[in-house]
Amino acid sequence: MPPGTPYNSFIRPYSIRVDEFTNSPDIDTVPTLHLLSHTHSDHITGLQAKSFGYIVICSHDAKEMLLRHEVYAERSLHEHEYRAETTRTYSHLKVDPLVYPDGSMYYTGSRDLLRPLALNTPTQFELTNNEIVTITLFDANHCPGAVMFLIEGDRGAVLHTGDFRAEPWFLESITHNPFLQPYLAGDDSQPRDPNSVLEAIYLDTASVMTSSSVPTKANATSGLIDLMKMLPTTTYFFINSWTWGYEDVLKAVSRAFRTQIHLDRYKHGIYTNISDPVLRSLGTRDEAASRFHACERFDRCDYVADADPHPANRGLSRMGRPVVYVNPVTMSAARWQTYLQETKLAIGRGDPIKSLLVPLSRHSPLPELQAFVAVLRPRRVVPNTLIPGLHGLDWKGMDRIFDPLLDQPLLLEQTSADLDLDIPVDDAITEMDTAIINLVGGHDATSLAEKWAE
DNA sequence: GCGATCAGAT
DNA sequence: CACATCTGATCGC
Repeated sequence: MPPGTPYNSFIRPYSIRVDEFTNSPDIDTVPTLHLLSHTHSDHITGLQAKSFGYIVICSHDAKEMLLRHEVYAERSLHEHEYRAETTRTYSHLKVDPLVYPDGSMYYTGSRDLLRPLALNTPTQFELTNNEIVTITLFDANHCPGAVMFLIEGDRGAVLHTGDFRAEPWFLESITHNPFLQPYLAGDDSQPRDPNSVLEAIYLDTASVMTSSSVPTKANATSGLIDLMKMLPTTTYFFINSWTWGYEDVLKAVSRAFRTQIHLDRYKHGIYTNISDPVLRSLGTRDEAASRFHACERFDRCDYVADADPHPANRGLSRMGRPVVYVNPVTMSAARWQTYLQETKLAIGRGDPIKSLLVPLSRHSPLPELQAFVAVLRPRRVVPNTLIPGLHGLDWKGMDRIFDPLLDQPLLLEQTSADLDLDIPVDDAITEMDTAIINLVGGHDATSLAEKWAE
């Protein structure tokens, strides 16, 4: 995780570190176990170091994606045949033994550091000094291979969400998961067993500042399909899936139009080697086989690449075909309804359509986070991400937001007096917003943070 | 010198 | 658009 992650990315009280593989800040806090939630680049810092030599626990799909990881520059060199073999950034994490012609193996230097676990399968690990923890992986609804971690041991149970999207169906699945059911808050009719209360939830707070609800993924993709179906059947589409996590768009398009989708070599290689059977079969390498393209973003195939910039070619590909770009965005549920209405009218009028938006959020906004915490009522909530410039102000705000949803709320007062601000503050959201406004407005966040820390 | 880390822009 | 990614500057052995 980037700078600003609480506790240097450790899951207290365990010496387990998540999504950060750089050297520990001091020798006494060397992680006894490394966890990787998913392979987005801000979650794998330090793994590129050739000197990294620890076991890393992750999903099977994350292992596959990491070992096949190629940065764009390398993909580009390969595609233009300046380089026969592509350089896989993390190939040093798995080095096979050398096999001699007589079948004997030479092991020195060989290794296989990524330890994949199946989902929903509790597995025991021994930390140093004989401490045993049980680790269980759950799908996180964020991108292929992305998981949440449940860590259970003598120091209590902790749930680390990694990056996740806790939309309603996901929350429903949580409440039916046999490995998480012991930690559900239930109703207030009977007291909880203290051993069945999560010590902490390490929560994906990337979108905690989004206080309005956002469309479900199903809602976003079905609306997009409605719009796409209104356009002429001669239209070509470029789906700008610029990072892992927009696969729901590809799946919805593939299903609705009963077609494969043109993929670049790299994406195709990833999708055909991970566990989701729909993803495995949804792509084609044949660019002429489909009107729907998710090929290399900066090196699109001729069917969806811009033609020469003559006015006559406006909106056309090099093949002379009309192209519509599908761009994932974040958008409130309310704004999405308006956008759908307006865009349907525009298409009905015959307005030229250059692009369509699809509001596919890969992180939960505040209402979903509150609902998620409420069904578990842990003892603490720790944000997985903070904004470094706010010096902990956002953490303070989040404490106040989630306090009422804890097992035993501290009943933190939501006052503005100790902030020494003239702006009335009614709740923690406003306090966080205010902190940012003041930061941007040139005030000193450090002194503010000190004042607020009291 | 190079790799690792960071800041800033998209 | 986006909160992940790329780029170029800076740090450090």
